[in-house]
Amino acid sequence: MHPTIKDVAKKANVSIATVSLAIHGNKRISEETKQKVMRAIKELNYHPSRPARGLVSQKTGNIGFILTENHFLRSEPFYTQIFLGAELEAHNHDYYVLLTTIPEPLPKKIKLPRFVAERNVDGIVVAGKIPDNYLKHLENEDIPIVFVDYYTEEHDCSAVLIDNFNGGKMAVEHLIGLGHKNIAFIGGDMNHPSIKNRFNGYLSALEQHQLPISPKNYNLDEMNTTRENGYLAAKKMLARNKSITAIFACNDAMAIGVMQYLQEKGISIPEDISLIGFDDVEVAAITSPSLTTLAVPKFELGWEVIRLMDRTLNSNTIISNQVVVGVELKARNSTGVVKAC
Amino acid sequence: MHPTIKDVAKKANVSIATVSLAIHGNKRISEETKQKVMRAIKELNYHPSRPARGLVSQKTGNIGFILTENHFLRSEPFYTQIFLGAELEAHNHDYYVLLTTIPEPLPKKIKLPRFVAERNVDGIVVAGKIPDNYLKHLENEDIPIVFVDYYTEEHDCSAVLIDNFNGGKMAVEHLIGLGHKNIAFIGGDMNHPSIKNRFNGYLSALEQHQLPISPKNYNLDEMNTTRENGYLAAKKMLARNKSITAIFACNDAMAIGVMQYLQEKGISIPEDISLIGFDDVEVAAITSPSLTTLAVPKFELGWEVIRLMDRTLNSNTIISNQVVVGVELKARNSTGVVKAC
DNA sequence: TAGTTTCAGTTAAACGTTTAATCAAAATTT
DNA sequence: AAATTTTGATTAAACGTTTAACTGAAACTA
Repeated sequence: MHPTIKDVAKKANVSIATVSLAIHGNKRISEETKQKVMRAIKELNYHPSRPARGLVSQKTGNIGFILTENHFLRSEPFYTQIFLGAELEAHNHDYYVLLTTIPEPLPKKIKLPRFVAERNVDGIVVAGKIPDNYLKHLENEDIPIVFVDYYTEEHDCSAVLIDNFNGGKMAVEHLIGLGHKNIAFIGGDMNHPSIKNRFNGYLSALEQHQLPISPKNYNLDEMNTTRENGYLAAKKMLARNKSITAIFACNDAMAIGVMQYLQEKGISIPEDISLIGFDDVEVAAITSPSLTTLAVPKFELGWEVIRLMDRTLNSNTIISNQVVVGVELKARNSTGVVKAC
Repeated sequence: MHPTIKDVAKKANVSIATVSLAIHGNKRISEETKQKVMRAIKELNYHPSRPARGLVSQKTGNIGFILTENHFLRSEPFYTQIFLGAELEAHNHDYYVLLTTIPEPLPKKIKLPRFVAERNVDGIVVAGKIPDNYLKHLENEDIPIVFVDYYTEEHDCSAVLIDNFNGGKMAVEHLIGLGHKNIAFIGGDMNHPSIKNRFNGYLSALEQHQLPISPKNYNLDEMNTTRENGYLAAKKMLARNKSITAIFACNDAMAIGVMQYLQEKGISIPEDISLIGFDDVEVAAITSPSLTTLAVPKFELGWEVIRLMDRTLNSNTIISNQVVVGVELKARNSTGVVKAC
C-alpha cells in the first residue's frame, strides 16, 4: 500500500505532527528536522491523501461543472468545448472537474447534483442556461457558483460572459460597411440574456449609424433559437418585408435555418441577401456559401471560468466579478456588398 | 453547514452507528428504528460525505482518465470524444472522472499523475498510446488499469479495443467488391497494435480472395501516421508501382495526405484510384471527394471502458477482459468501381 | 430454572490528515 | 540564581464515516 504520514514519521523518528508541520513549512520546525522529514518523504515517495486532507480542511480540490443534458449531448460541441477548456485550466490550478448533467425534462422532485449532496466539490460552474427552479435549489446550498455563458440578474454573481453586445454591434457594422441599410434581426428566446444583448448590439449599431430602426425588421417571437425556427422566422420576415438586403441571425443555428429558407425560395446569398450568424459553430465553415459569423472562443471561456472560480475560492471576501470575453468576426462567403439597384 | 451523521443520530435519538447501519440496510436494525432514522435523514436532507466515507472504505468513487496532451489538444476530437463518452457513462455508475494529460515531451523525471499520488482514484483509464516508461511507472502503483484504444502485450490487461482487424478486412473487401485487384496499403508506426491489426486485416482479405500479396503494395515505414507522411508515402508508392487502382490508408489522416498528393498529380479520385481511410474523423465527410472510411464509435468506446472498469473494480478476482467494439463502413465518394482498361 | 441464543442496539477504534494546546529544554532576562 | 521567554517538538482532539467488538435484554433450550 501507499505510505502514510505514519510511515514517514517512523522513518524520520518524529511525530506525525512534525511531519505535517514540516510539509507545510511551519517555522517552528528546525531546518535540520525538516530536512530529515523531507528525506524520509522522498525515500518513501509519500504524498498526503487528498480525501484525508479534505476531511479536516473541508476542501475537496474539486470543482463541479453543471450543464443540461441537452447542452452536453447536442452534436454541436459548444458547451463541451467550454468544458474541455475548463478541464485544461483546472489542471493548471490543481483542481479536478466533476461533471454532471441536468436531465431533461426536469423531474418534478429536483435532486441536487450528487457532488453537492456528498460535499465533494468546493465550488460549482454552471454552464449555459439551466432551469430556473434548478438554479434556485443550487443557490440554497451555500457553495460558490460561477456562471459561464449565462447569468441571472436576481442575485448578482460571478460570471464569464461572451461580449454579446459588441458582437451584435460588430455584426451589424460589418453589414453596414458593405453598404447595407436595411438590416433585419432574427432572434427568439428573448429572455435569454445573450440573445437580448446581441439584439441590443444590433439596435445600438443602427442607431449610431443613424439607420432606421423598425419593428418590421426584427423577429423576436420564436421560443427557441433553433434551425427550424430560423427557417420559420425567415419566412415570416420576408412575407412582411421585401426590402431587406441583409439578415443578422442571433446565432448560427437560426442562420442556417434562414439560409435554407432563402435557398428554397431561390434567393441567392450573398447576392440578394447577406447573412451573418453568431457562435461560429463547426458547420458554419462548410455550409455553402460558408457562413460569416462571430466566433466565440469556447476553450477560452472554459479557462476563464476556472480562473474566476479559483479567485472566488481563494478570496475570503465574497467577490462578484464579471469577465467578458471578446468575439471575433469571421468574414466568409455569406455576406457581400449590397447589390446596386 | 450541511448536516452530519451526528445530527441525524441526535434527531433520531440513536447512536451514529445505528444511523450508519440503517443506511446500509443492516438487518440488525429493527424496521421501526430504521424508519425513525430514515425520517430524520429526510428531514435534515442528510447525505453521507464522500470524502469521509472514502477515508474508511478506501474507495474514492473516482476514476482517473489519462491521455497525452497531444491527444487531448489535437483539433480532431477523437480521444476527447472517448473522454466525453466516459463522462456520460460514469454518471450512470456513480463515478466521477478525473482527467489528466501527459506532457510532451515527457520530462526525464516522470511524475505520477496527481490523482494517483494523492490516492484520489480507484482505477485508471489509459486512452490511446502513451509512452512506455510512463506506463511502467503507472503499473508500479497497484491500482487497476483499463486501456481504451491501446494495449500492451507484456502484461495482459483489460482493454476496450477497436475491431481493427475486421475493419481492415472490411475496407479491403469493400474495394474488392468494387472490382479492385491491385490494392495498396499505406501505413506507418507499425508497432502500434491498432495499425498492425488493420494491416493484418488487409492481408487477410487479400489472402481470402486469392489476390496477390506483394511488399511492393504496402508502405509501412513512416514513423507517424500523419497527413504529411501520408503524402510522402503516396509519393513513394506511386513511384514504384504504377498499377495500383485502390489505396487503403491506415487512418484518415494519412488518407487525406494521400488524397492531397493524388490531386496534385492530377490523379482523380475515385476514377483513377479509389481511396479508403479509417477512423471517420470529422473532416472526412467534407473533403472533396468525401472520404470513404471505417467509422469508429468514439462515444461508445468511452462507455465501454467505464463499464469494464466498473466490472474490474467490483470483482474481487483480477479479471483481464478484452472488449472489442465494431466499426462501420461509411461509403462516400472516394471509392468507386475499378475503371475498365 | 439456569444456561444458551438471538436480537437490537451501543461503544470504540480506525481511516489519514491538520492544528490547537501543551510541554520540556534551552536561552534570555531580571 | 531564579524567573521568564523562546524554541522545537509532542500529544491529543477533530474532521465524518464504517465496522468489529461488545452489551443488556428478551427469547429460547435443556
